[in-house]
Amino acid sequence: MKKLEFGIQALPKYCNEVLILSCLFKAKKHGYQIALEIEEKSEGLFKLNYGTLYPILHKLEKEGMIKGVWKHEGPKRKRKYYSITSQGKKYALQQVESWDQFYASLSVFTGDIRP
Amino acid sequence: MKKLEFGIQALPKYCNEVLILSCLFKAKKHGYQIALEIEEKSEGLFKLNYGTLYPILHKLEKEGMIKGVWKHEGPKRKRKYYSITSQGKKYALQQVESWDQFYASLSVFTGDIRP
DNA sequence: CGTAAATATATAGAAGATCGATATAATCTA
DNA sequence: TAGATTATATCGATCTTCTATATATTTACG
Repeated sequence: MKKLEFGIQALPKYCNEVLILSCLFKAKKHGYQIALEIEEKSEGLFKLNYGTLYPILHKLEKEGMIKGVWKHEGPKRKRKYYSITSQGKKYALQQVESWDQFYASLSVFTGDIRP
Repeated sequence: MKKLEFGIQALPKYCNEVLILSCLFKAKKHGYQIALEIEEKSEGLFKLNYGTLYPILHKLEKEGMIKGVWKHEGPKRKRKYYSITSQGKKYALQQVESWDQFYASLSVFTGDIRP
């Protein structure tokens, strides 16, 4: 059986990353847009704090998974739009596979709990 | 849609709890036994550190989810066997449902990543 | 019979991540 | 023009896991 890419302690981290990266697969978006999309798409179940979102965005950018470009919109308003890189796409797909693996493994245990 | 019982940051915590509680559904076991069963049953994917396992066991006992009884085995050897309470069974089932909910919600996002 | 490996429970401190709060500021709406 | 919303960012509190360590019994092997 393939090894899990992340340990139990890193579950939230990779959950947040997958959430963010998935939002960038269809179009480039800025941080606030990503936060709204995650909340709406999950019907309020997932809610990223800005204190969580922005540091992850900066980390993913530094690692080359996403690329951010400042755009001037209006005289003083500027937004940073992020797009996913090919490396980021590969990374995201790998994380999805790890999530499947994780859930399949967890199901071996939860099967004993279900009525 | 029903609200998730745990937030993203609490994923590891509830994962570990479900893992532990599921092991006690069929028979009472002591800590070391639980750790081995989790590692074997998951084929090495899940591995609970003792520094993680024992505090959780103590917490679950304090909360009334499990009940521990010291048993003397041999002249000096004693082991603490834990059994799950009816409250613990209810709690475990609730956690399983939350995991299903969580994974279903996550799948809405991972669907955009899959090729 | 003695030593090493495995069994068994427990805790303290380090490390890492999320969360809530806060700061700052532009833009839209009534 | 005042308040709500949009938008980015960071800091410190908090919580949990992880690593390491302490302690001790029992089994296996030479």
